[in-house]
Order: sequence, then C-alpha cells, then structure tokens
Amino acid sequence: MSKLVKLAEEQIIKSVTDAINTNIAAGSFIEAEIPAFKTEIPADRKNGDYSANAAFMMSKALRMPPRKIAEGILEKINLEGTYFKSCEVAGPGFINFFLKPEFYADILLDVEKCGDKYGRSDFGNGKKINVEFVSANPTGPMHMGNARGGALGDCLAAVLDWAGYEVEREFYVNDAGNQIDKFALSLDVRYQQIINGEDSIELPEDSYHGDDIRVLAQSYIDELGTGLLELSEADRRKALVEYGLPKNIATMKAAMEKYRIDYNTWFSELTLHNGGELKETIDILTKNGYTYEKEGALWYKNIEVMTAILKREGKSDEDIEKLELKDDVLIRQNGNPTYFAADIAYHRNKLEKRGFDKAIDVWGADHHGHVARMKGAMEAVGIDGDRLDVVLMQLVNLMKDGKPVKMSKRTGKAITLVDLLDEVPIDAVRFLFNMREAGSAMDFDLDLAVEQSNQNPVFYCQYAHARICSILKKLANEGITSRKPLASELMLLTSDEETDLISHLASLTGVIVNAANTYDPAKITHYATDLATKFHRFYNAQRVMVDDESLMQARIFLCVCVRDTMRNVLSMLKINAPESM
RNA sequence: CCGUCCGUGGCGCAGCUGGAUAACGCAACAGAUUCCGAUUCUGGAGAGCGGGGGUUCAAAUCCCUUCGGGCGGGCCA
Repeated sequence: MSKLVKLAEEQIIKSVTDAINTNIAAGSFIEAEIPAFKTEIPADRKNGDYSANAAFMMSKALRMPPRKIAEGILEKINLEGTYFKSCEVAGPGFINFFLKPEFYADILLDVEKCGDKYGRSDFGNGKKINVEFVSANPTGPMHMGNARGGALGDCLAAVLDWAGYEVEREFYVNDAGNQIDKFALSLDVRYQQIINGEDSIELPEDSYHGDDIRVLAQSYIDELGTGLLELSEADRRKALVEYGLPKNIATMKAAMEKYRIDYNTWFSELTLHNGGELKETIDILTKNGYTYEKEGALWYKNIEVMTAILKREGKSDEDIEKLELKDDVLIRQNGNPTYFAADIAYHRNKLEKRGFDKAIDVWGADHHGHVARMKGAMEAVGIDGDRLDVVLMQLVNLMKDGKPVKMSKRTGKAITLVDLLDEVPIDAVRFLFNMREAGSAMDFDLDLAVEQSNQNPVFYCQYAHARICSILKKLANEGITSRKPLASELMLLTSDEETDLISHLASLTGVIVNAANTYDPAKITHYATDLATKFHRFYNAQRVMVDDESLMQARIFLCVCVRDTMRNVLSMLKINAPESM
C-alpha cells in the first residue's frame, strides 16, 4: 500500500474507533469490545472514496441495528486533521468517507518524488525468495508450456521484487539422470544411422525421435567426424552427450536472453549427484527413518509422511484412505537415483544450504501430483514444507484464425518457444501470457499478438504512454514550459475523470503487494490496461491547454505522473514503453 | 474411482482476505472529438454469477452437495 493510502485508511479506523469510544463514554452505546473492522473502496464512487463496515461488525455486540450504530458514530466523529472532508451514513449502515483534494495532490507529488521507484514497497521485508521457472529439459526444444512459464515466472519474480522481497531467478538444468541416458542413446543411434545408413540400427520406441537429435548428430559429424564408431558404446555416448548437452543448454540460454529473462543461477542437477549432496540427502531420510529397501530398490515412506501431515491438518482416516497414497522409489534397482530423489536434494539445497526463506516453483499443471509429495519430503528432511510453494499453470492453446494450431506451418513440427519468439514481438508475448492467472487454461491468439491495434492490450498500454509523450512534446513545441505545480494548484484537479485517475495511481503499490501475495502477475497487466483506459477517458474529457495557468500546469503534471507510472509498470514486466509508435 | 483446477451477458474475461444497482473488452446500435497521434472517448441494450442446499445483517465470493470440462494418479520427468 502506498504510504498515503495506508495513512488515509488508518485515519478512518482511528476516527471511527474514537467515535465509538465517545459514544460508549456518553452512554449511547453499551460497553463492548471494538472488533477489527475494515475500510474499502466502494464499487460506486457515489458511495464515497472509502467506506467502513464498523457498524455491521458491532451490531451484535451493541445489540443495535447497524444503521443506528452508524448514525451514532457519525454524530460523534471528528475528521479534523485527516484527508477526509466529510462522511455520511448510507444504505443499511455503511459509513462513507469523502476525500479532500489535498489527498490527490499529495499522491501526485508522491509519484513524482518516488520517480522510477514509485510502486515499490518494503512489504516483503527483504525476505529471500528463489523463483525457479522454465527449467526445460536440455534434451530437446522448449515448448509452449515453457513459454508461458518463462513470462509468468519472470514477471512473478519482478512483482515480488517490487513488493520488497529479495528475489533470485533460477533455472534448474536437468543434466543428469534417466533422460540424459535416453538423450545419449538417441544421439548414438542417429549418429550411427547417418554414417551407416538408416537401416543399420533402430531407434527404440521410448527414446527421443525429434528432428533436433538428428541435427545434433549431424553437426557432430560435420565438426568432429566419424571417429566415435571405433570407441566403446559407453565412450561414444559420453562424447556425444558432452558435445550435445552444452549445445542445447547454450540454445536455451540464448532463447531466455532473447525473452529478456536474466537468471541469477543456472543450477546443474549433475552437481547434486557429483558433489555428494544427493547421497547426503538420502542419508538424512534414512537417518530420520523414512526409507526402506524392497526388491533391490530404496524406497521413500511417502505414505507415512503424508499420513502424518494430513492428520495434523485434521483429515480423517477415511479421507486419507481414499487418497491411495503410495511410496516412492529413491534409488532404482539399477542403482540410479530417481528424479524425485534429486529433486528433494535440490530443494533442500535451496532452502537449507543457500538459505532462501522461500522457494517458489513454477510447474505445469500436469505435475500437480508431485506438489504435496515434495512438500512432505521437505518435512522428512527437516524443513518446513510451507517454505516451498508451487505455482501450477494450465495449458496454453495456440490459436490462429480462431482455431487451435498445434504444428508450425514452416517446419511441420510442434511450435517451439524459439518459433514463437521469432514470430511474435517479445513485448506481446510477455504481456499476453500474463493476462490470465496461472491456474486457468488460456488461448494465445497469434493474430492478436502481432496486431498493432487497440484490440491488442499491450499495444493499447504502449499507445497510451506514447500518446502522453507526444502530448508533452507538443506542449513544449508550443512554448509552454511545464513546472512542478504547488499542492494548491494540484487541488484544482477535481473532476471525476481526474480523481478517478489519481486514485488509480494511488492504488499501484497495493496492487503489486496483492499480486505478490497471490503469486499473480496478471493483476499487473490488468492494472496497466485500466491505467490506459482511465487516462484516455481523462484526456478526452478535460482540456490540458487552458487559460488558467495553474490548472494547466496541474494537468500537465498529472500527465507526467501517468506516463511515469505506466513506464514503471511496463518496465517491471520488462516491456518497452515507447515514446512514439 | 480418487485428487486437483476451472465453470460469470453471444464471445473473451475481472471481481472471489463476504458488503450497497456484478466491472471491462469484443461483436451490434446510437453519438462525440474548437489540445496530441480516430491505434481515442461517450451512451443505451445485454448476465444475477453451472444447479441445489447451508452459514451470515449481507454470498459471484465461505461450507456441503450435484452437474459439466481440463489435468493428474510411472523404478518418466
């Protein structure tokens, strides 16, 4: 919450509380505890700028109808020294408050004073948060899920940053485990096929059949030749992986960079295996009594852990029974650790070794079965499971001409993240993927994304910014020099369009904090479109170039504040705010 | 079967830490625009929030139930 907004709300709470106490002292209310009531902004501005629901909350305790209580409060309320000029009782017992122009003036001065920091707050108290997102498998191209995850994760991290958390962005590179073996095998087969002919060896069903594998094998041959055929299978595969994996990772890094995502850490899964941390984690699980051996594999007692947690949460035996919990393998019969085992070690690394207060993972909704288990596993290694939060995001459907598209026309293959970034402006991709909350499936309209019109919400926001820049330029050309107005001049901004616009500016910090609390950057894109709408509405209704110099300067200043706020919001999302379009 | 997410005007969606006539965009209709860049703005029409029950002074928001849809229930990740 902006400091001023918070102050105004506190003033209401204090005035109302005082008024209730005065009533109690005067005997018009019976002695009663004053409950925590709240202030809110009424949907309809006719009902004031703020309203308080204290009368409803006290109805039972005071044994009076809310309306009567509200009237009693109103009679004794003292608004002296506050941002409010008046209040009234309305409806069944609301107490509605009306702001003085002073408040709006102070908001604008605050916007100007904070500059490119306007919107930031210390709500998060510098708590350290690790946001891990995309984390695509380095065995093949990135897909639409990764694209949404990238925009969502990066903007979520930005929102948390603005809300006062200390944020790091992280990409977990799955450069170990089963899928790497599969990658090696697939490369090996393609390598041999290219040299010895397609029929020389067959690619097993459950390996990677994508074209990218063949391309990688070919490029190995082009660069380093066919000498691997003379090596043992193991050595050959090792060489191919050592060639192909860095190449794929480099491709992912390049794509992320193009996507304007700047990771603090690219965390290698392999380091967990090699550095002994994986073994250490499994040992802790064993020490804590959460493992057992069966059929040559090492198992994790998921049933036991989850049952304890669910009971603690008040679930009945029956409910738990219905979940059909299962134990999980940590180390396979063949001696290889599972992904799950590595993931426990990984999250322990974040929360314990590296000391993040919180880890947030952005996962596709198809992983949701993994969430509770992972939190449980944290408890099993002695970490509070609530320190791990998972944002699950639903699928994206690419749409063109109103119809879903699965395959790229050019390549005939599934559309990859790289394809998308080639075809659609980054600004549009980042904005549009953040138009919906993570939990709802969304359509991504390819036609809309490239469209330069008001239908396209990114364009609409950028246009508003450019338009203001253009207005200011025009004023300068006409010889009008803008200056910082006095607060008394800013109080001339009293029209509905103006106060509504300024209120929206005032709400930014609160919106960001709310977005941070709900892990929902979509609230920011909504804020931006609303800001654009409210600006256009203002500009259409009120003239900037007027004879009254004070009023003109006040309106120019308002334009500047809107421009700067829009720029802040867009820059938070790493979207350009062009001065002309 | 179990779990989970979603279900708001013709379409797309906001609101969901409960509050006063359910917001906005598209499409359609009627208008405005003596300051920038009509890629703008205004107005009327259109839903009572999938259905049912409950809690409450107050429910789209909370609880239960039911229907419909997405996703999941691997020694895959």
